[in-house]
Amino acid sequence: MREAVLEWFGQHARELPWRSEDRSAWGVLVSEVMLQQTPVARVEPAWRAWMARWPEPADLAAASPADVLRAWDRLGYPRRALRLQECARAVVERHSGVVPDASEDLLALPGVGAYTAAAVQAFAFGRRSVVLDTNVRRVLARAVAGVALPAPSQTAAELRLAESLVPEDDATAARWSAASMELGALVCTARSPRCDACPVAGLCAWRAAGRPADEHAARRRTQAWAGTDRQVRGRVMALLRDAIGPVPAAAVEALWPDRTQLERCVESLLADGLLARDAAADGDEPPTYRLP
DNA sequence: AACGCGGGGCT
DNA sequence: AGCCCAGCGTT
Repeated sequence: MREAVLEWFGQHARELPWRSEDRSAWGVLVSEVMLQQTPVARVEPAWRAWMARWPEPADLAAASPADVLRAWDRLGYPRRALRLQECARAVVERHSGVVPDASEDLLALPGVGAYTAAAVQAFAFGRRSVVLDTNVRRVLARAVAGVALPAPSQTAAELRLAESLVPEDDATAARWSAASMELGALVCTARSPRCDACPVAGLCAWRAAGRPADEHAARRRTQAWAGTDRQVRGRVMALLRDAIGPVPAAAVEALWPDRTQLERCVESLLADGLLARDAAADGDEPPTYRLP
């Protein structure tokens, strides 16, 4: 399986900017944070602009959060943008501006979890690690476990399986991590897998079993979008991103009819550090809002 | 372990 | 109208 996937990767790997020869470890880390739940197609232009503006951790550390949030634009989950800046500051303060390569140090950085730490080790440093993202989980679920999709949340068994498949030497292991992810992203896709183009179709347990349906389908209902706090928060952030100066409270209140929900969302954005509120000069007037 | 957290494009 | 996306931090 590894041989076939590595061979396929040699032919079909995408040329992504964070994979180029002259990439930096910081560039890889930035890409991984942006790619946390945002598709490659939308990250690519954002990453180019971001790295041109703030090429080193120290550059991002020195930026204003408002600029960072505006540059993040509509990548989604803007708390990630704040964490990425905190991460840049931590790299500067704890590691003299150099991205660390030890798991313990990477995991201690804001916004860096098990996946991102492993990905940086593999893709920035060419080190052996266990990279287990949604793509790899799906490939292993099908090829090895013989099911349509992995369980809703990652299991210990999955991690053990993934670990057992990572090649021993650093360079091959790092390449395997990229290759197995790429197979999941391009061929072994969630919706309509292209088994006819798959290098491991011949040994795929799911295909051999006749591609049985997803057994977890009933539990997989995604959270509705319309009317959720996430939609309201998104509207508030969009208004603030596009505003030139401070935004009057009335403009924020006009975004959403449900006063209780809007207030809850504004308070949560303030708590998250995504929003700032200034009292009016005349204390009886309503406050204004801006990016922090 | 479960939940909250954006936004857009595809089927 | 769902479904999915190179997850993380909190509870």
